[in-house]
Amino acid sequence: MFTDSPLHQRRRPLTEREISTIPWMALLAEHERERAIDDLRVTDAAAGEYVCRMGRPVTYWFGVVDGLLKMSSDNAQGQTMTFTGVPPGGWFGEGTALKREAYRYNIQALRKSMVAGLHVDTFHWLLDHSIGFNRFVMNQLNERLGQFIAAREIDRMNSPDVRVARSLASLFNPVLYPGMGAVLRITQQELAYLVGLSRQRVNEALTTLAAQGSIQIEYGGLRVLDLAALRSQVLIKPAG
DNA sequence: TCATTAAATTGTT
DNA sequence: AACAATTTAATGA
Repeated sequence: MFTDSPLHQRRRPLTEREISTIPWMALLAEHERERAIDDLRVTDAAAGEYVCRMGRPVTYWFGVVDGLLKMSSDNAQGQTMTFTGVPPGGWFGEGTALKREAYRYNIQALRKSMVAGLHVDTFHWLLDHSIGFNRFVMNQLNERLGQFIAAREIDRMNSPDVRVARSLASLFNPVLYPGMGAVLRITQQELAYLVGLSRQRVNEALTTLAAQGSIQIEYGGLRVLDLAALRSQVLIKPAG
């Protein structure tokens, strides 16, 4: 996006506060950190705006500083499949950045968000020089693999309540999204886009989960009271 | 700071 | 999809 959209003009260096939200910064040595910070840029993405599109060449490795993004892909039939949401603290695109391929999915802002970008060349330089960075990326890849496998499970269940619960739980993954508190700022409409259900159905599911005591619904967001309960929502297979 | 108004979000049909 | 009710954000005195 930084190179082929109006976002290119709006990017700027990060503030100290924004840098402190980047989970892998603490793993770098001083000179590595300097180089990373020197290259890092952030930009605003308006609601609905694409951060990157399928097929475009990889220029940056992305991280969410603020807001909420949606990772999805379009199949041959033109249908859209949502993989996951990316909350603040989440970094993505390392798989494609590693291979310097084109993006394999779309990243779209669900609401006004702030996105950081590290140039692929710097990404590779860090891989070549920092063990801590390698550890982070490896951990990240492994954790995302687990998340995607879980996402396949979620897609195959047709109980909306369970889908909402498990999708919510995946947003609270402590490895992929460290620093997530108990509260998640997400509207029911945004969650609906993420899970692929109607807002009404999401509202109903959230009410059920709140009644179970797993979450607490708040205006413009929700509070997780029992993450384990969200994760362990059981599949209820229909008869036949 | 408070009151008023507009906008966003939720709950319900 | 539409509507009413509720909550927050913005405005200006």
